[in-house]
Amino acid sequence: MSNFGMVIKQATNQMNKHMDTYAKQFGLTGTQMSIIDFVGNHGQVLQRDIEAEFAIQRSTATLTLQRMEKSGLIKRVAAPADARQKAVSLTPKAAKLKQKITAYIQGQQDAMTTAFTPAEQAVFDRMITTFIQLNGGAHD
Amino acid sequence: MSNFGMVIKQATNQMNKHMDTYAKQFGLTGTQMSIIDFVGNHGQVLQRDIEAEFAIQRSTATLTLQRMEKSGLIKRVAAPADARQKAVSLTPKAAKLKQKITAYIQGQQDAMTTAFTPAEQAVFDRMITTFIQLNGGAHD
DNA sequence: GTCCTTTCGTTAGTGAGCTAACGAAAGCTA
DNA sequence: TAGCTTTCGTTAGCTCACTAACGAAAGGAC
Repeated sequence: MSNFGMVIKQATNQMNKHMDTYAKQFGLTGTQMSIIDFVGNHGQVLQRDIEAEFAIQRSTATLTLQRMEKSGLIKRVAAPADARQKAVSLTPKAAKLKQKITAYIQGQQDAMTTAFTPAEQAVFDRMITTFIQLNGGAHD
Repeated sequence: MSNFGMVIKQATNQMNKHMDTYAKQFGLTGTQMSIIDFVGNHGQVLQRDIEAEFAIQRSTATLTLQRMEKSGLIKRVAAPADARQKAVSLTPKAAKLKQKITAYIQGQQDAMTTAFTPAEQAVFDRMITTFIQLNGGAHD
């Protein structure tokens, strides 16, 4: 477990496990929790907004949202302004879980922000941004 | 793309893409490159050593190594000392790629270590370790 | 020596990421 | 208006994570 890449990958795997474990009580996955939080915070979003927010490919969004639709968490309808786009919104079933989900996500975030100074967080931010760019990521 | 978790996840996805793209010229995946590097550095390892090194589950190791065996990259034989264990070693085909793979991995690592001071790297290390522990990871 | 527990690996099933190829709608250009 | 090009989403097929349940080998206790 020597290099940056491996450690970051391990962090992601561990986080996925933790989120999935918590999400299981709602019959959800970790990713589904994140999407419910995002959609719930915006009321109504386009599928392409979800792709952009989570930096995932179109096909990934399609499959994940199809699963969520099938389990009655979201609705997807053609956007009135542009029939190519899909407008995504929460069902009451998902809306009911939103508060607990947001609290979980915020709690994880708070645990990090209280454990480290703003200066440390800035270092982390610069390093992870550099890492992403080194791996061909966005140049902003 | 606001919180720690999402940024770390994005970093992992981006790295996976970059590694997969590079690995493609050899007909490999990024994960397979990492395993070839590790096995090549140790000559012969047990399957359980790979699980430990990469912090993955047994079943994940089984499937990945099965694929690598099928594509002629590794050999797996029952360990003489303990018939339950599998001893993993590189085939000549994989050994031939080892040097370029190691150079790629080392290059990525060097790019990070030269871009940041040891103090900065120490901050990063503490933060990522804290993050892993927060998500139920190992307590060392 | 016989049973019980632990360890190691496999199988089955699911989720989430990717690329590549494709269809349909919108937009642009002439 | 007719025909390209771009954009958005879907499908198919792959890899790599995970959990859960299982079999086989080794080790220990008696």
